[in-house]
Amino acid sequence: MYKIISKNNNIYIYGIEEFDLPHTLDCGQAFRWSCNENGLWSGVAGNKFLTLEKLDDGTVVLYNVTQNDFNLFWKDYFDLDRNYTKIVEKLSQNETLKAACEYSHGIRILNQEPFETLCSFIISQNNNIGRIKGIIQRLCENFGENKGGYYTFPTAQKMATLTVEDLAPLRSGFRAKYLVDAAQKVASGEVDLYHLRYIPLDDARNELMKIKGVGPKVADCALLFSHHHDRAFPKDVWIKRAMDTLFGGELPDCATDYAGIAQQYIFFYARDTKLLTNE
DNA sequence: TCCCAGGCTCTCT
DNA sequence: AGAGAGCATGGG
Repeated sequence: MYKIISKNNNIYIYGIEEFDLPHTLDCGQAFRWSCNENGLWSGVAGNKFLTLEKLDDGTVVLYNVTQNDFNLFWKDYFDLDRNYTKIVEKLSQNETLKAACEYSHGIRILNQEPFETLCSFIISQNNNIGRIKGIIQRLCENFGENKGGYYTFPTAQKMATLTVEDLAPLRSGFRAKYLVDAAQKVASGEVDLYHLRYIPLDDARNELMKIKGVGPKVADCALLFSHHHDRAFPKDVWIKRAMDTLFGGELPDCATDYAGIAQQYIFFYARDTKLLTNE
């Protein structure tokens, strides 16, 4: 268990296990974090700007964060109250998964804002991570709120007023029409994002797939990264390769309860090492 | 120049 | 229900 100290308007997190900043913030689950040359990470989440770093002794420091903001937002965002040591232990019952866990150590599943996450993974389809980040940045700069130095992610209500032509500056290609449809269905209430975490995974997936451009993979990313559905298992090209070459098509039983978390470790392992394409 | 990227839709069997 | 082309854009 970790310990929190609030000092000089900063939050110090002592003794946190399995929390690697580059792995967590740059593993392809979130697209608005970046690192400077001093190892300081900055990003925007939940309409808040945050800078953080990990010190040599393992302490994680969140700068300019009140105790209240930490308790009400960042603690859940970084999934701090989940015991990843225990989960990794469980997954490591399988040797291949153990190797993936070791390579991808310290990845935590972020609990992100549902509409932002949905749009981000609509944009992600048939796309690469660098370009996904650029499109999202332009989306925020053009249609988000300027908070003085950073931009929020636009709301569904705001985006529902826009047309495909309005979204041209994003250079998001064929995905623009999907973003418009998502915004309209969320803003109108036809798709209620905020109850998806409380209903069964299959029902939640079907609900999201009412939106044009949302198939099983995009839906599962949204459910895993913003709706606490730990068993959602997004199957992208990398995971399909990994399932075929490393696991013979099926996840081992020890991964059932935390399939989504296992997925993220496998994704990072497979993509980062490229071992699957070179051999 | 071609290929690929955290896929999905549409069409044709 | 299953396979395959097409889709916007940009980096390697």
